[in-house]
Amino acid sequence: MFQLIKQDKSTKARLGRLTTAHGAVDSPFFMPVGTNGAVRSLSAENLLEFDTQIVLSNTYHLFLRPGLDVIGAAGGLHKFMSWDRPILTDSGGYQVFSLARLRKLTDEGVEFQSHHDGSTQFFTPEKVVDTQKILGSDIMMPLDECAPYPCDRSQAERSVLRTTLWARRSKKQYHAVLDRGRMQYLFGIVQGATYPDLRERSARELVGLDFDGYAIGGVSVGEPVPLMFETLDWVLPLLPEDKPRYFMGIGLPDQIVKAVGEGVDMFDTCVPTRYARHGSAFTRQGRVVVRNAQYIKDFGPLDDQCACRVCAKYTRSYIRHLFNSNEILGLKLITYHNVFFYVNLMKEIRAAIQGNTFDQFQKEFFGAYKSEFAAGESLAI
RNA sequence: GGGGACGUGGUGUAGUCUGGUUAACAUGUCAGCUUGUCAAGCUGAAGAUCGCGAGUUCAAAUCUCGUCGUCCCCG
Repeated sequence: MFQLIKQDKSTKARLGRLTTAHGAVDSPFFMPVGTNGAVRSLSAENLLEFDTQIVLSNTYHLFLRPGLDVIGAAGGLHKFMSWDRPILTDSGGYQVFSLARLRKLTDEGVEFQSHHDGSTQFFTPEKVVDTQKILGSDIMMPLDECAPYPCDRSQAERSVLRTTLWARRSKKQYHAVLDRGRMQYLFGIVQGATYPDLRERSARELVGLDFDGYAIGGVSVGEPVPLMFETLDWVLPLLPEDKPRYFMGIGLPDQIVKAVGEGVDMFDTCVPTRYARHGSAFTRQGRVVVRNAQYIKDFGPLDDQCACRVCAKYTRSYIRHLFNSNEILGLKLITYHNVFFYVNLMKEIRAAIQGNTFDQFQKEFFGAYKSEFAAGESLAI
């Protein structure tokens, strides 16, 4: 269950605790993305070193490889990946939208071609719930239809209708197959593209179905950042206060700090890991592209305010060299730092909310952090 | 001493025979992109007076002569 521990007085930030079969998670929290059952280049021990509370994995990818027979035989995803803390699995709705070659999307489900071998696959809401039951994830996400950007109104409306239909079927299947006494949560995913009334409709319909938490999906699909935040204004007021809110796929560090202040509890994004592999480290001053030539002889740490193991030991110069030489250690070191940065940022956010200083925390953060957006898209409040 | 092959961005090559726009490709370098994952991707930029000199020609990386350099073979 989710327990709302504290509501910040000067912002809409919330402090909470989500209790799962694999332990409790303090919110607001960030879930490092481990699509294939691994946060790229990091071991479970690495993640525990800085007290990562929960990771995200992916139904679609794991279903295709290694397959349910393997993970089932392993005793579930936790055992398979040697991770005994909570796991949220995404449904694959986003992958059908972004990755697989779509062949047919109907109310029944989605037929698509595997991006591995081209084989034809068919996903239904029921099958996605069944799959996640076998994976044993602590939080399951239902199959949804992620609308693109831009998206005309009729298409956005269709995706809302279908997402609600699928949510209802997911919920039904969930109750039909759920083991007694085994705690697995099922969330609803709000769609509606950039149409306020469709977002509102989606939120109301899903709340009516009573999920364990609510995600705002169909965001960060190419829309301007201010529009992405407007979606929160439309949706969050309609969600029950005693359920966690999950901003799917978000975001850059300053976006997370802002969204927490709007009342979001959960985040995930591949940004810290992917940006790391492409040579970028996050710091409290903003993003540092360590790969760049200006760091050739920079013998300071990635982030001089960081307490991580990498910053204690390795220099920008060395990491740049590793990166430049295509040494896998370079990716690993930046990834470690970046995930630490995100996890630690959330820890500081929670401490600030706890200490009634979150509004001050936001001001200081935005004051120091060089935003990646144009002036017109400033996140400062 | 004689004979032969080759000199084109940092590196490796294509183009030369059959002269014709701003000399191409790979890699490297430099930078940008990245938001419910695409490590080994995507986009862009810089970088060569085609070893040097002369000649032929409307026009030379390309043909001719000379010269320098590297490598190979023979003595």
